[in-house]
Amino acid sequence: MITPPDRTPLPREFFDRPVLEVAPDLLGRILVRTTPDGPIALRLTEVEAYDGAADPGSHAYRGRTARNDVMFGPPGHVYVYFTYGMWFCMNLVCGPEGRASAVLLRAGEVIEGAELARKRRLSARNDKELAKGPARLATALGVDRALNGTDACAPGETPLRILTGTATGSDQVSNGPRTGVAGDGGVHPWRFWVSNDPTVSPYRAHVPRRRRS
DNA sequence: GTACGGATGTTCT
DNA sequence: GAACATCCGTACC
Repeated sequence: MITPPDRTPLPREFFDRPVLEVAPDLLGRILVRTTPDGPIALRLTEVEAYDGAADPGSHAYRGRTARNDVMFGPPGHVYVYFTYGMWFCMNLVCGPEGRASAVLLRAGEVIEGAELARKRRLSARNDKELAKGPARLATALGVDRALNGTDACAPGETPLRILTGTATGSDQVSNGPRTGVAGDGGVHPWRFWVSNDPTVSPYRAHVPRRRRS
């Protein structure tokens, strides 16, 4: 059960900082998805930073396009993309505006609305797997393209918002290479997670796809 | 427990 | 036409 002051929304200024400051500071924060059936809330346990045009692993690396447009906009908004023909993943845009940096939300612990999340994640064998991985997280929360560009810092009962929660102490934060990122983009240790948390997804190196027959 | 390949369609070259 | 910030079922220790 969430009680104040955990329920205080994070202000936009929180996101108007360099992405490498924001990413580890997001661990332990609470993401609330409001659906017609009720709220689903999770505590963030794993994230990855993507630092705009300078970052070969970022969707913004080759400039502004229709898909990544939200990344170039103001901080505190949600960038949702569709990948591998089946899945959605969600990011929170960080400042300064125009830099096109964002934090990929990779995993979390469902702390409210677990029964709703289970209905969306029928293949999950236990509750730790409900949001263990970026596409699983988006699926558990019912996040799709319709939420691309949503302001997560807006007041009120918005579809998606982010609350202060309890920030994870830096002594409990681990970091390492980003998952599934190809080439030079994989060298940066810009994946951050809560040490020893059972909801963190396993690391997988990038695997080039083989051509279909 | 780890390893592998298929599913699926949007995006960009 | 190829790549893709992934997941899942099956096979095999």
